Amino acid sequence: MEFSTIKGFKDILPQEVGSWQRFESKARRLFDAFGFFEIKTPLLERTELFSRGIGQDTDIVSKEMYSLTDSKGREMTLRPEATASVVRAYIQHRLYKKSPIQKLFSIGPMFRHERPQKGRFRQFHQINAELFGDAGPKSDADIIIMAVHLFESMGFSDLSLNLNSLGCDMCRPRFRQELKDFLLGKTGALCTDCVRRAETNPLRVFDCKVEGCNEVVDKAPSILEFLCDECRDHFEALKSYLDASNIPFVMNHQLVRGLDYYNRTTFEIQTDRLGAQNAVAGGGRYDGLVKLLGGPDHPAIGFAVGVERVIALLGEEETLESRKPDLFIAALGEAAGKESFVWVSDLRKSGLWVEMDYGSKGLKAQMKKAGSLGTKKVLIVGDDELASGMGVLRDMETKVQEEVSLENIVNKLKEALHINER
RNA sequence: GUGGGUGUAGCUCAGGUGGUAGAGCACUGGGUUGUGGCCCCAGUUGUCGAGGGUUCAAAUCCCUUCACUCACCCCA
Repeated sequence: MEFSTIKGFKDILPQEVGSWQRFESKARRLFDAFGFFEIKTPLLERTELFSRGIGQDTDIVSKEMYSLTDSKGREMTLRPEATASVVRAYIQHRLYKKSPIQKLFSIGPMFRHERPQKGRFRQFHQINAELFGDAGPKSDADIIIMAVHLFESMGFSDLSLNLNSLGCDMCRPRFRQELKDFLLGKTGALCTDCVRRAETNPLRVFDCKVEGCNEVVDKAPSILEFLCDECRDHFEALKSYLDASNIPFVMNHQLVRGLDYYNRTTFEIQTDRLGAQNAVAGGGRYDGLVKLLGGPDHPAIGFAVGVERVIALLGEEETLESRKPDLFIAALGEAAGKESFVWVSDLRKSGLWVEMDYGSKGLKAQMKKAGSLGTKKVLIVGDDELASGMGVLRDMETKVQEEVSLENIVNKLKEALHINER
């Protein structure tokens, strides 16, 4: 039988790896400038880390985790998100003792057993950033600005930053109750899912896309009107920092996020070019999570970027692989073929990309191959040239050919081609 | 888990009312002996997603199944 990837898992083929690397290196450079350090955590963790961290009642934990039992009966889970793991590492290694503020980022695959569709896979990749140890709104602004810069650096201009505040343990319960009462008074206009949600998790109704529900939701009370003074001040300060930094944003009081750990600031960077999946990045503050997972009572805020979604937004021309060999050696005859073979590996050792044909094709075929590879220069050596000590170097763009002495040819080519690089 | 759409050469796709397969691109060779991208000519490639059924005959009709895909749900 022929094997293929399992559902929701994808090969990332050579022609698209280039865009992945470009995006990652842009992110790394930007994170460096913001003082973030990379951390790598395991793909497999104790299931309880996620069920406690993300929340037992969330969709992720209740139905989307890849869980398994090891030979000693312990429950393990392939990470469905990164934050819980990073928080675990923060606590386990007492990172907060090294410095009161820790700024970390990580890059890697996540696993969620959902039905795949456009922009949604079972194994997908995230770039995550987390800032621990500061509760002030400047940190919120920092994190958000960093995310915005990341997308700007990739040349996206049609994304929108959505902002909301979910309040805190002091003010959210009151809003929740208010919203619940409001929704239960309108059950006739809601879809059956939302009638259920009104009871179990009223904030989720904001996510519903059914038209009737949208109308109801538009008239629903806004969390922003229920924020306590502290939360309101915090949020207003954040907005003023964003304004001062010329970061445009839209208020979206319907932006609720599916992980229980969020409080106060939440945000999403959205696109309308990805079908039903409109978030390319999302995050928020999670001041209670470190303590919840057994650590000190330290505040934190972070975000995650969906790498596949970013790549999908890239235009075709940006995705195409465009590496071209520096040199092609077209050898004719056995002696020239052997000599050239040695030159090729010498040149490669110096970092140049050099190709030749290992068969014994005619010159025409070799030129054709050099042409289709997009090679910049071709060195032609037949047994004649070998005897006379003079080879032919052709520039494929200008079609200009010059005679070159084959003496010390490798060093001469290294010099010429490396200079060409710069 | 629930719907809709699609499954034919490596890729993109044609194949009204059933008669065992084509085009473009790609690839290989050639257009006289050692020179690419254009053009011209020739050639290679398929268990027509899989299994079963109807029929003298099915890629084409029926059933089953699988895969992919989009949407619900949820999120990055």
